Amino acid sequence: MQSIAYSSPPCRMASHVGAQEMLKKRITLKDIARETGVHVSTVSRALDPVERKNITEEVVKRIQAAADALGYRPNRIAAGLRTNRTMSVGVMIPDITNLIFPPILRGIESVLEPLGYASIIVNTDSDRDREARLLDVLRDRGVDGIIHAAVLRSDPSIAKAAQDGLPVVTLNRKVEFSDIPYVINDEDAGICQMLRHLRELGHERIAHIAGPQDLSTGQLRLAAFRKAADDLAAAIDEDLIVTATRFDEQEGRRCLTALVSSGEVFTAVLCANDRLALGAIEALRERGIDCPRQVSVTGFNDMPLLELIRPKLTTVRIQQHGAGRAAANILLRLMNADAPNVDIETVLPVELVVRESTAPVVGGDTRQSAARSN
Amino acid sequence: MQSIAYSSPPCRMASHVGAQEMLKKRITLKDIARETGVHVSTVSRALDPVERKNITEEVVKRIQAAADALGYRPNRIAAGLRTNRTMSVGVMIPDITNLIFPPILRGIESVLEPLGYASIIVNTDSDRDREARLLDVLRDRGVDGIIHAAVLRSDPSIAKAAQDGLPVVTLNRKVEFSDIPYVINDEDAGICQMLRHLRELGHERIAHIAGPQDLSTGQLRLAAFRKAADDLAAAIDEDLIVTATRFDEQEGRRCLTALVSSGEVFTAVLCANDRLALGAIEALRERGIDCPRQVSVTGFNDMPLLELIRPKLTTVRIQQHGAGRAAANILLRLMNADAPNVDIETVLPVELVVRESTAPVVGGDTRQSAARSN
DNA sequence: GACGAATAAGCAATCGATTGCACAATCTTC
DNA sequence: GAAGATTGTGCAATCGATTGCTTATTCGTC
Repeated sequence: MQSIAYSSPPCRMASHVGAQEMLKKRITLKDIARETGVHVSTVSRALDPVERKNITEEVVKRIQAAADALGYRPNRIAAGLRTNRTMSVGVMIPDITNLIFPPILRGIESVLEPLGYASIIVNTDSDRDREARLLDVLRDRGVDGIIHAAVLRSDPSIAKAAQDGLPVVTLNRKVEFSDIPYVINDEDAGICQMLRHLRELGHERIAHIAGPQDLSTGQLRLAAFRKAADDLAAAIDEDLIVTATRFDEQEGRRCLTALVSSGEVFTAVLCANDRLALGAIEALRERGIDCPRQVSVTGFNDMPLLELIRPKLTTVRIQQHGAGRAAANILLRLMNADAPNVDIETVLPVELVVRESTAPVVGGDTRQSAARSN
Repeated sequence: MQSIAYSSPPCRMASHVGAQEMLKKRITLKDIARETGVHVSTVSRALDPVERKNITEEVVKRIQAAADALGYRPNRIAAGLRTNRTMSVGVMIPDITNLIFPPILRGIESVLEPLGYASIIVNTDSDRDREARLLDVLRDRGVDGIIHAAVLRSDPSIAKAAQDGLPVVTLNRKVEFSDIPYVINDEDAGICQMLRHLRELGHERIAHIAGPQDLSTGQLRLAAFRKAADDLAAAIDEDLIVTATRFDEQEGRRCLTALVSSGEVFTAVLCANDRLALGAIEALRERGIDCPRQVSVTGFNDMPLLELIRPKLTTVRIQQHGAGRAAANILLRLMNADAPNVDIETVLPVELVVRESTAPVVGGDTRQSAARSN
């Protein structure tokens, strides 16, 4: 079924011959040693900024010159075998097509890449078996550490890896009952600020579309919602809490629909992330309910491109790039083991972003609610 | 300025001690050999599906059992050093946060990962120096091949790599005057279908916001626009062609603004990609010009999430996942050198997606055009 | 039952860089 | 000017797996 058009004339064929024989042989330390008449160990030392100081400056210069002339490039594979450090890290995420991950990856890269680390990125698709398999793949490749942005609350495979001494940091989520350092956002503060915002707009009956409870974000945000309601002395109607099974638009629609058909009255929906919120807004629209005029909806994450979608979503901005950077920095400390101890917990501050999807309750009259207008 | 809250009690510190000493020593072939009383070379062969047939079945079974029992995992670094194949490929893209790349990466992964390849992804930021540097990084790491989705039309560094025998495929773009196989979309057909669509809606004066001319997509699409206009016997007003310097919303706005202030009359804008189109629509809106009622705007690529943005953009859908797959398959052929020759060119079919950003010309009266209404 | 072929397993070199240790040359210091 | 300290370089083992070659064993055949 895959229709591929080949429109090249026959004369334009790739002339790549069997790669291996064609591959120009690499310049090695041995070549430089031969060229300069010293031993390869001397060459190795001369080229190592740390060891260099033990070598006569003149020799270093000669070796450096020869290396440049020959176009020497160190073979990291060989070095890695000897030193057991590959200068690469594994990054596990659920799915790169999820908008919040690319900025995180750039954040990670921004600290690791300048130091010479390469990242091997894998998508777990939130599948336990796949995750375990990919973790093995990463370990086989000898990564020096792992940043894991896809852990489940209980995650034996990564816990075991950490136990074995592999440096691991988790991002956005955390593994319960473990020593694994993690970087998360201040879910409590975000949810609390958002709830306060809605209350200030006059909303009394606020629904919550919670995220999956097997992910720490989903669980933390629900707990935060309960706690915030308590702090703000707002009553919580348990019937106004619906739990999604995934963090996506489709589940947002489903949950909103469930809320509406429950017959409960509500004037605002606080969603556990942006995608749930977008789905909820769509579902509202399909029912002829206007957001924000009739029902306010809020998200969480402030994912990219939100500005382009109407109504512009009121949400909680988390530090995406910053989270990546923070996780990378912690991983560095773990890998270099220079700092004997690393804080288990890093909580990044969040920020309320008020846009167009929230509005004051109309006349404070909750009878204009979603459930009624349906 | 980076405010990080550390809220962990002092007792909860990571107990990761210096990673290296703690790291459980790996099980190696030698361990299995000792355990089973055979030579390591025999173990190696027994574990290699190809060589296995040269070993007594009983011995294979014993070795296999010991390997499983000890939890043996092959060290790819060591193997890579010997075989000069790392089972990893480099993937170069301009920027992972650009929405069209994640699906491409998943496409690549979908064919490479099951075969045991890992991908090292790097972002060039379309910077020549950075690109050259990252290319070296990839080569240092001994990648078996490279998929390059960020080449410039003239790109000496990657050309040299290919010359040296490194398998390379370019994606979305192509390097001119080279033997490097490439996978592109059928830009010609896409632009032509889109232009026909606009003409069928009655549009006569159609502007084009062209992409950067140093990228093959920008250049090909502009050429395709000219050619399509010719084929459709549509007049082209060169003043209605504006060239963007980057493929982003900001440039889309700038170009649209330039068009409007040129005083030229137009009823439709065919943009070289979605992001330019989104920017153009925004700029129109700011001027109080309605899309599609007053001016139709079209995109190219059909990037993810377009469905969520109003008006829903009429665009040309390119195969993102499919392009990744195609490039990966070509790279495989190159790397294995089993097929002596590989087609230089692969053109993937595209598809017109008509949504809401295009509409018939109102009464065919071009005086309702953008320039006038401003 | 003997000889050549086929099969199974071991031996050892190799990939390229790193690094502890040995040795040689130079420099202190009294 | 000799003993000891210091410094610069070479030697060789090492990381773990792969693989060409050799050796040992079994088999088949006449």
